[in-house]
Amino acid sequence: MLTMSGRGELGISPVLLQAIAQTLSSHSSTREPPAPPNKDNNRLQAVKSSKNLKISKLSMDSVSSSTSSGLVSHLLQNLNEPISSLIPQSQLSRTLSPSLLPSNTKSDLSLLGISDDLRGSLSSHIKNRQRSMVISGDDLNNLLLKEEPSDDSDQSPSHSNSQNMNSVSSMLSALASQHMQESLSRKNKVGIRPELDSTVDVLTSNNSDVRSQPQIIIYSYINNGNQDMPSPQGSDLVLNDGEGIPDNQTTYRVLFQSPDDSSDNKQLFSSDMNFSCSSSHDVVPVTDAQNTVDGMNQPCPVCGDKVSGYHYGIFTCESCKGFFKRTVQNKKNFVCPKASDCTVNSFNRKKCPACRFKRCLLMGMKLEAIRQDRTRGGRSSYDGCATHLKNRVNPLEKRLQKKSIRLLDEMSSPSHDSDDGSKSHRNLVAILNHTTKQPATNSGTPHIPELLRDIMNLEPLLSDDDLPPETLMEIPFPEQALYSYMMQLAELRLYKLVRWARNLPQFGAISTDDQILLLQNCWSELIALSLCWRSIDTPNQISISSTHHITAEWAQHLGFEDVVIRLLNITDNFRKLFMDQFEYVALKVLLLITPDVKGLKEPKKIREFQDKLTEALLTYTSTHYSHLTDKFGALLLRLPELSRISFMSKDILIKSLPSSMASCGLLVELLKGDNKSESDGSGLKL
DNA sequence: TTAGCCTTGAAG
DNA sequence: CTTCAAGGCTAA
Repeated sequence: MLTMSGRGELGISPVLLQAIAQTLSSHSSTREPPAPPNKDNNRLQAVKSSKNLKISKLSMDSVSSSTSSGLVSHLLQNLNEPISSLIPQSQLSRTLSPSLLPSNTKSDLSLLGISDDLRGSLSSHIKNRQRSMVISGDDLNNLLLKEEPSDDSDQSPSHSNSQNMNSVSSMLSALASQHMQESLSRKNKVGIRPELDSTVDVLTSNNSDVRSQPQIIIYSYINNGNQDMPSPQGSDLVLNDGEGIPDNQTTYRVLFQSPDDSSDNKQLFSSDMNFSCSSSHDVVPVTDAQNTVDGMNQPCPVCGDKVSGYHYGIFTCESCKGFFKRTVQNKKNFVCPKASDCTVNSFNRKKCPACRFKRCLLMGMKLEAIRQDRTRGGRSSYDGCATHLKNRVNPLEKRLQKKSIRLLDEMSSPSHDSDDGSKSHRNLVAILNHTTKQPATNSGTPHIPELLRDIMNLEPLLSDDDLPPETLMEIPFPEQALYSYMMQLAELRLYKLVRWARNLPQFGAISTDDQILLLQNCWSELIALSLCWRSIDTPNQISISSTHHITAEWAQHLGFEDVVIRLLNITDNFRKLFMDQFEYVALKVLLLITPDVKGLKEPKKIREFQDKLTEALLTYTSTHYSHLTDKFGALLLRLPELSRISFMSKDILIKSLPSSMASCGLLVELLKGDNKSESDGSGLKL
């Protein structure tokens, strides 16, 4: 399995590898057509290419010697060589089309037969998982009415075209279905927003047959100068499966959020849709810019009710404002009786205060806006208040900017935001982090240990920036494509991992032999951890890359469900612990710096490094999360499970490793190293 | 406990 | 002075 870390590190989790190997050995029986059993199956392409891969630049000796340290050693000694030069382009380009893979966040609308503006808008909204978008009547018509495949003459482009078009339509239809379900369960009392109730009531009560069909509920906006104003009740549209015809003169707001937008919705959207619509998890905190531009016109980001003003950092309704205030002032500690993923909307917001509060934080409400002394009146001075009209820079980014320009450049670039599924998690964490420092202490940013900052600065080395463009690949089976894709990702990420390790502060002072031992000891855990981090904001999915996600269901299909479930669990744990990026990078290095590895020449030196890092992490968690009393311990307690996962994965992979793979690839080299040490106890010899 | 309305008071 | 985001009050 591959893994990748939040900002873009890369990694392959052993699980994927295991799956790959499993499939390689068992595929022919499960799939019907092609592929002569053991022969140059497409499945093997990845394996083969991974072989080609390093040979281009590496000395034949290092490969042929096949000591398990060959490639690692080479990489350690050529740490600054660009990854791309190590891996032949031909190999990199052999990736598959994302459309062949199970992907819930496909955002490539380039083939969509819609206007550029609309395409851009849709793409951006979908990418950012925004809950609603304003759309013109013309564009709405395009979406709803022009989805008939134009012509089937040429297969590829128009096929994709209609596929994409159908996806848009399906997305809207699915949303409508949600409304229908909600409608039925609520006995005709339904609506995205309360003011829609009457409209929907008419439809649902007049014709029961209608309920069996999807509806699309859209409410119109009236253009009023520069501002969009919600329309009067009566002019909202309820489109019955595309029958309605939007008025070309009117602007409409399409809500990507249904009254029940969490689990049910997710299921609807995950199976056969190309879009990931908003759920309670996938929300994107409202930025100041958004706030400022149209905050008052948007529904409350927490519950969807009518916004009453700017409260505690974002525009919210009066009730969520009061709820947030009460919760913080009274130090409530709500616990969700379910899975902490309850829907929060204006109808059920009272049901689960835990999830409502979580959502408040997630959307960006600021704890520090609650005054400890309860003084009334006046203006608040926390970052984001008062300045929100002027300052359109995300406060989080502003804060990070001070800490690390370099890191910020990475984190704040649009391309990164879009391919980083953990954005909202990071924002939430940043909120908690920022607000839990003692008010009495320095007014500035809480101190971040230098060691952690140094480590953080290396994250760009693990970025996915140079991932090969995904091109269409004529592979008959998505599984094959997926495996191939994962293998390539894994290989590439392992290379980066080595380079990353080599650049770590103090790691360079360790002897190369020990470096190799350490890397061989932890590579799969590192990959698993980075996978978890990358998936931290996509509940129920393991994100193997910015475009591809694996659910437990899909994993079951592929035969590595066990590992994926474990990864999902551990990711949930990290999420609940509010693990942030600094803690994440610290954990990674802690996985690497393990003085107990057999055969180390200088375990003492490594232990010293470990002690320093442990101390830095402890300092960080205790100063930044003083209210989470044992965050440090809780984070560390997750590491054994990571080891378990990686062990499981490697074990499975090794057992099913095809012989054709046996002598190639960094991945295989590392696996062989593991195998050696596990089977004959000799560990890696240099 | 919720949520709508009221009061307060610093900033501009 | 006005604005507006805090906290307070209180009926449901």
